[in-house]
Formats: sequence, structure tokens, C-alpha cells
Amino acid sequence: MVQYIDTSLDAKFAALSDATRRGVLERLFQGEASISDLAERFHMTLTGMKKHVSVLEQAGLVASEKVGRVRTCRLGPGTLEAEMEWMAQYHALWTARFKALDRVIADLKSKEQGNEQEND
Amino acid sequence: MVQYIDTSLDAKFAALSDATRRGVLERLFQGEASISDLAERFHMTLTGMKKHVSVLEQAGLVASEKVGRVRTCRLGPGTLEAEMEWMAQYHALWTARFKALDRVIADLKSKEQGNEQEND
DNA sequence: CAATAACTGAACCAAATGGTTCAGTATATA
DNA sequence: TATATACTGAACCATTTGGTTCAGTTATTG
Repeated sequence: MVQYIDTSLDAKFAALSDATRRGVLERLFQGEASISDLAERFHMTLTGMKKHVSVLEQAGLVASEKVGRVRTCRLGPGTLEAEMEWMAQYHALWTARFKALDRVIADLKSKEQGNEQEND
Repeated sequence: MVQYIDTSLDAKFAALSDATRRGVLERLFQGEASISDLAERFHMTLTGMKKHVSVLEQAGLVASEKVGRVRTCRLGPGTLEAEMEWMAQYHALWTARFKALDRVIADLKSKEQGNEQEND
């Protein structure tokens, strides 16, 4: 059943709420990248990008490892399973609600057909 | 294909990144509620709850209407279709990546079986 | 060994967030 | 009509966010 308040979803949804961060994930789909790579691609300082990567790491969506002087970033161990589930639930209920509405409308229309009048 | 940076997802992901707001949506699954109802349920002032409802309305996830002195909130016209799609894509790629990893591991194991030694 | 490259931490900044209180306004009720 | 209810807007506040610069530290390269 739908839970009351589940704080564990916060971090991932928050991580995804920034376009740059989603961009970083999309970039990492294609393979590893250093902080420099990412910073350049998104027109940002190294420090700025590092912060984004940290947020993604906190959420488990990115993992990184420093070897030599470069930190290599890749997709992390965290999935979006719980988040997808939440949304699927929402979607199902939302759809159900509108199907119900459709039925009401269909109902109204069928009644209208019975006695044609009373519009405006 | 995966897009570069799509800002249109920001509002909805941000709306979902707060536990109270997800709670409000869950509450509205079950039917309409006034600002007072919601405020009480989430132990917050009317003003505070009004802000959350506004955020959800901005994202299209909630619609509200004031009749008399009470504002009634219900689920809004906005879907999470695009967001689900983004996540599904992520999930597919993530899974694919680990399937590939699994293959590599399986490969290593089969080689190990061939010449049993060299572990630690 | 000198210079350069890649990152990192601290400090700062402006704006946004998540809340509050307080002072209305509008509506309902006794 | 007086009072209570339901909301709203403005102002405030602390914290977080998304960025920056600057001053290191640690590798790499010439």
C-alpha cells in the first residue's frame, strides 16, 4: 500500500531534480568520465562539478575512484527501483481516476442521447 | 535517444523530492482535501501547507479551487509520464551494464575452471 | 628538479527552500 | 451583527543549493 512519508526517496529524487546532474548520468551511460571531462562538457568549474558528482554519489547513483591525480566517475550501485515503483503507483491511480471520469462522461453522453435538449 | 539537458523535468522531480509533498499526493489519491485538512495531517501551519500545494500546482500535479472560504485540492492534470520514461531508460541501461558485467564475470569463471590456480 | 595538470577544501555569495508569525480579507455561523 | 473559520500575503529566518574564487596538495611530464 501507499506509504505515509518515506524519506528514503528524497535523495534520489532530489539528485534527479537538477538538469546538470541528469546530464552527468546520461554522459556516464556512455562510459566513464573524469571530473575534468564532466566539468568541461557542462561548462562549469572543477569544484562545481565535483559537488554535483558528490550529490550523485550520496544518492548512490554514481561511484568514483581516484587513481593518480584523476578521479574517474561511473554509474554507481544505486537503482531507481523504489522511485519507479512510487511513480508507477501514482500513474496507475491517476489513470484509474481518469478512467472513472471517462465512464462518468460516457454515462452523461448516453443520457444526453436519450433526451436531446438542455444544453447551452 | 537520451537527451542532453532537458529542463522540463526539473519541476516535477523537485516536487517529488520532498516527503511532505509526496505525502500530500498520496493523501489526494484517496480524494479531495482542503488546505486545513492537509495542514493538520502533516503538522504544519496553513501557510506552510499552502506553499507545498503551490509547488505541486506549479508542477501540474495538483489542482485546487476555492469555493466559499475553503480551497479544495485534488490531483492535477500533470502526469509523470516523461519522468517515468527517463527513469525507465536509466533502468534499462543500468541493467544492461550489469548484464554485461555478469557476462564478464561468467567468462572469468569459466576460464578459472579451465586452469584451477592463481587465486588469493 | 621545474612546471603543469587534476583535483580538493575552505570561504564566500546570491538565490531558493521550508518553515514560521502576524496582520489582514472573506465567508459562515450563532 | 459579532464571532469564529479558512485562507492569504508579506515579512522574516535558518538552511540548503548551485555556483564561484583562491590557495593548497598530489601526480605527471619535460
